[in-house]
Amino acid sequence: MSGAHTLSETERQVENKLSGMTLDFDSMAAVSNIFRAANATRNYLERTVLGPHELSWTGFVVLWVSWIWEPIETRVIAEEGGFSKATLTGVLQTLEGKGYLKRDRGTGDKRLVIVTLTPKGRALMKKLFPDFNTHEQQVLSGFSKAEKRELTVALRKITAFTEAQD
Amino acid sequence: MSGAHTLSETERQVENKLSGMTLDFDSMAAVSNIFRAANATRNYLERTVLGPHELSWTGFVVLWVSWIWEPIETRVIAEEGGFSKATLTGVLQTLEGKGYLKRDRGTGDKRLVIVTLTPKGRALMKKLFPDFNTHEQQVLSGFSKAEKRELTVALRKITAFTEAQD
DNA sequence: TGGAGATTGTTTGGACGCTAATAATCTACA
DNA sequence: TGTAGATTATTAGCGTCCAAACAATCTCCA
Repeated sequence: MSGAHTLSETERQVENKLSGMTLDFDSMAAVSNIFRAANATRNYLERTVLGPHELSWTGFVVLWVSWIWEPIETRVIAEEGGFSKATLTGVLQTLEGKGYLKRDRGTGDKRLVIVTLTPKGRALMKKLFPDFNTHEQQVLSGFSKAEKRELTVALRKITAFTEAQD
Repeated sequence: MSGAHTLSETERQVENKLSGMTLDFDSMAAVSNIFRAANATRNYLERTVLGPHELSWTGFVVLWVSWIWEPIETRVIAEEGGFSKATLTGVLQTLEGKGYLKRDRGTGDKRLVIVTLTPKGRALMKKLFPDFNTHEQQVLSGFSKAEKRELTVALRKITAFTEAQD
């Protein structure tokens, strides 16, 4: 959902396809713009901050969560990062291969795997995270402090609602 | 970035790691909540609307764009949907295999590929799209019409800014 | 004590999603 | 006219991403 046709062109064409149906175009626009904004922001941050370090988006999230909370159990990383354990296994292998972190079996519960950053990983994050935040500020440079908070509140409401449904 | 630790716990821990650094937590919260909301909404719509039809998110977007604008050139689908032509090729193969659309070489420019929905594809969208919109309304059920529009305007501003940077 | 059931991380198989390389086709201009 | 360069969709190769199946381990309770 990004470009080429304007919103009103699309609305006209949709009404053409579904004449007589009642549609909520305001909800439609809001939802589709969440995805457009998320993708555009992700691409922007990958391009400006992550790309030079050959780090993927997911890789950065895993590294960030691990850095903040280390030593940390992998199941917590998965929950905090919002992806499945299966996905995490692959990403951890990549990051461990690059020397940014290491995995150890839990001392008590031997099913658990505990992640710790290497000095190299910590050095990377100490440099990368302020850069990342600088670009986050850029993304929201057109917003006042109050507007940022309003946006956050609105997005949290959406997250809370959709996660509550099962 | 979804859950387990509260925002203030995270803030405290981050400040712990980066004492002395100036960080903009309002921008940080806004950006991370864009991704949380996008993921949660996507999961919600896949679960409630798409799942029963064994349709992926991307598959739905491709089908939706094609349905609205058919006959449509594949390069337009890619641009409208916001993914690469290479990605589109794979998705189109999947959807064609399920019998929802067909591909034909352009009559004028023979490099082009033109997509048309099958009757089965059109029937699916005629049913699916109103369902989809109903659930989009659900996602935004806590918002007034004005609030939906404010959210959309804010998200568009973010998209415009990040796409403008190269 | 011991065994059924739950939980954890990994593997497997499939679909997305990208860039770079490729083949087919078109365009422009000498 | 013809040929160099642009554009199009596809393929190849790699890294996500998931659900389901699996082996190892833990928990609980008879």
